[in-house]
Amino acid sequence: MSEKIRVRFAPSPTGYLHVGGLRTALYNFLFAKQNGGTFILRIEDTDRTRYVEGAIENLIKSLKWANIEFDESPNVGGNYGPYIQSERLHIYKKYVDELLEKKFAYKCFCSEERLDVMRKEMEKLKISPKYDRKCLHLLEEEIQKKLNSSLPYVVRMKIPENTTIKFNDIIRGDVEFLSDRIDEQIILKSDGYPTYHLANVVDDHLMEITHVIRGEEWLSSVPKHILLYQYFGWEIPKMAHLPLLLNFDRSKLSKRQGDVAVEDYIAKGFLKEALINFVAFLGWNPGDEREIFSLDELIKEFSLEKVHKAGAIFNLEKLMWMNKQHIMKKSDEELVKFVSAILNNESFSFDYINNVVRLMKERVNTINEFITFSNYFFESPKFFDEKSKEKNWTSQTQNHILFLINKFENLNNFSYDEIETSIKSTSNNFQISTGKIIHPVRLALTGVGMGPSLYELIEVLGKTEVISRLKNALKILP
RNA sequence: GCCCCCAUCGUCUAGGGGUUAGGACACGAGCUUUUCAAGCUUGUAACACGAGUUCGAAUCUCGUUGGGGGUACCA
Repeated sequence: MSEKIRVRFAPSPTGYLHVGGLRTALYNFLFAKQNGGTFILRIEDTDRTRYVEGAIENLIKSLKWANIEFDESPNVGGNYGPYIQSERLHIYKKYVDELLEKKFAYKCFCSEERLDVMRKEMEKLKISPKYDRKCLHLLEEEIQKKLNSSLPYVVRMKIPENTTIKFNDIIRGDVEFLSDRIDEQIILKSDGYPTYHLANVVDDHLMEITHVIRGEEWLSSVPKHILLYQYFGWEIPKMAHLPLLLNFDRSKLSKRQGDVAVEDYIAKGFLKEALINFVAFLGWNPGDEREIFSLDELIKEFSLEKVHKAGAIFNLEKLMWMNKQHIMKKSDEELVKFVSAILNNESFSFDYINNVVRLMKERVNTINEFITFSNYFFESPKFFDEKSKEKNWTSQTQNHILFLINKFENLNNFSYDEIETSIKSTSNNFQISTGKIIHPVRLALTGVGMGPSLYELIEVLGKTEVISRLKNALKILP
């Protein structure tokens, strides 16, 4: 392969980055980086009715969060710009004229009302709705007359009759369509904007895109694109159509059934390493049994040929597990930064948060859980878990804890060994198992029945706080 | 409706003519343990169906069924 690989991620700016979009971008990125190619961002904003303010910035921000950066984009520029389609209107105009000239396209003056009626009738007759070519047969003077009275028009591409259009998809192999089923699609709208089909073909050619890697929802429009390439006499890029990401009910992944925006997962405390790793494995795997991959490892091992054909359900539980794996791999220092950022409370020192991280690292699934799961590190318990209370808090507990408080108060050095000794001597004193002390003390200190090693927990909370919490619990618990 | 794509445990998947059909998540059991995790051991669980090709089919072919996508002056 001597040619320089150029791929693009071409989202439309509809508000946020969808996790499916993240995967498409990722696969493009991995493929480019692996082959020393160029990765391009192109914004497909030819539908003015769907434009959302700030969407482009948002998109780039989410991608940047994931360490997916572009070699060419509206932001960084490049030699093939502009990278926003609404700024390329003059270019599309030129190519539409060329098609018109070559009679590969024609003007259509039909109203939307007429098209609606036509489609409904075709549906009734159970044939696939297709433009009926009314305007193809317009005479030159009729066209002029309509133009003169400034009737709005669109431009449609011509589709040859009875032709088989074949292509080879890297993931799906040979695919073929019969031209008779293909609609003479609009390529230039009456507002002067191109439709996707024209714009993506023109841009992919002009930007010298070598591989088009995108979602499977585009597969059925490929024949139109192929025809356009042929009309222009351009080389057709290689194509790879990715399997879709699915909801639990196997429909296309959508907002309704959970979070789909990358920013939702960021907000929930997922690590970029985990989201990337997870999303990469939805439809691809290295062929052996390794599962935890960094971005660099993915770049090394990814291959389009190994991409699975069937759609994949976005399984949150596995993402959770994967997130935990990546959390456990991270250094405490790095995790402290994340936790500090969301805790946003300067009364807790770096060292203190570091202790929380050290104790909770193996017990949380997300960054947010460092705070929600172990909020007792940051505030004294307001509620006491009923189950644990029933199970562990007996009529004798008050005495035990009173005894322990006294032990603690006499401690000069409030560290692990001394704490352990205090608790053990308490249980010895009352001739009971250590667990009979540990569990109620945990409940009194944290309000819950689970968590890290109690001795370490006590050490981290500190003498003053521990004694105050124990005393407070004695007031509340019977 | 029509066109296209797809089909291995509940989920993500490996396996592409001869395998005890492998792994991971989830779930169950056990070990460890002050709880929860983590870790280790282990269990339950799948080739959608029907024909054909073949000595032999999860694997190749066809059909059926099921699912998904497309069918716009949306991308």
